[in-house]
Amino acid sequence: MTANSTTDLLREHNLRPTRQRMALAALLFDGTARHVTAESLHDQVKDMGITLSLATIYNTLHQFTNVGLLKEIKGIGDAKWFDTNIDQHHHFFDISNDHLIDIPASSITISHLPASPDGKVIDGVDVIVRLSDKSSQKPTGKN
Amino acid sequence: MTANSTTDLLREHNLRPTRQRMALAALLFDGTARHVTAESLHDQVKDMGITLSLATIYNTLHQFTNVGLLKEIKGIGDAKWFDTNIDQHHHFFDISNDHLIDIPASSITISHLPASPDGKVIDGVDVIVRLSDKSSQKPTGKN
DNA sequence: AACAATGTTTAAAATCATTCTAAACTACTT
DNA sequence: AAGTAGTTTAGAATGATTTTAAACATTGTT
Repeated sequence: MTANSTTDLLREHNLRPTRQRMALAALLFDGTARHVTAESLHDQVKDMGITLSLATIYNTLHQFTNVGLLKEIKGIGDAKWFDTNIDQHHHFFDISNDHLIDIPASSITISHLPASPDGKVIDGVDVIVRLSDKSSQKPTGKN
Repeated sequence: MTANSTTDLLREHNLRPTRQRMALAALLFDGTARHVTAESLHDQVKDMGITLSLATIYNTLHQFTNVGLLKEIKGIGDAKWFDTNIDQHHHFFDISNDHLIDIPASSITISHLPASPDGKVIDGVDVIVRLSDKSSQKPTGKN
């Protein structure tokens, strides 16, 4: 992503193209699917020689999420994850190395979902498929 | 659940029937499905006039989970939840009041799950169906 | 019943992820 | 260039959870 198109991307979402947001946007929106936590992103920018406060990382991740550039994923490990894939989709979560892999919504079929309780509507469905190494299978089939 | 069967339950799982564990087990394992966080359980026992340190609640919830009496649920709100339903199952999560409702695994059909990456096996599948009030529907259908 | 050995509970401190605060700073408009 | 409104930041605060180390309770043995 060029500096120019990053500027445009931010402006289109009413975010001033500050040095910090430019760096993070360039890093995140390169067209590939990225899954980051605030900490992992902080480490990544640090490795690039850029210094950003952790508070700014949090602020920016939330702003990007609010304008629809990122999606927040909960229930993975102990921290919140942010996903550059903003389409409705699901995840493989590899518990052996904390890695996430997207599963397009279209490649899972969920049927026979029970009716919602009275007065409630379904806001969304999240599926997390936990993966582990073949070698480290649990002794019992139960889960 | 009688005091005696609570004692037995704990002993069967190699847990000494201490005053604290008896109180928590009696509260949790009454045969109904319960969803608790450490804090909510702490409040519940406090209301019963029993004083238990929060550390003990955490210890006990983890011990019960380790011996298979409880199941941990992640990805719901900010705290860890524990579920007395230890069968493989899924959840409705009502975001308007942080309420959980069990969905038996058998009442959801998931098909066409993509193949696991090489060397990995599926450890489990968690489905969370988020519910909101009919009145507070999001303006866009997107999620 | 008393004893030791081991397991358990506890308050308090520590940790970890995250949010808040208020002051310093930067981008945009005029 | 100046003003204003938005942004960043360090550091404090918060909330959930874990750790620590000392006090305490339960169990098996005498």
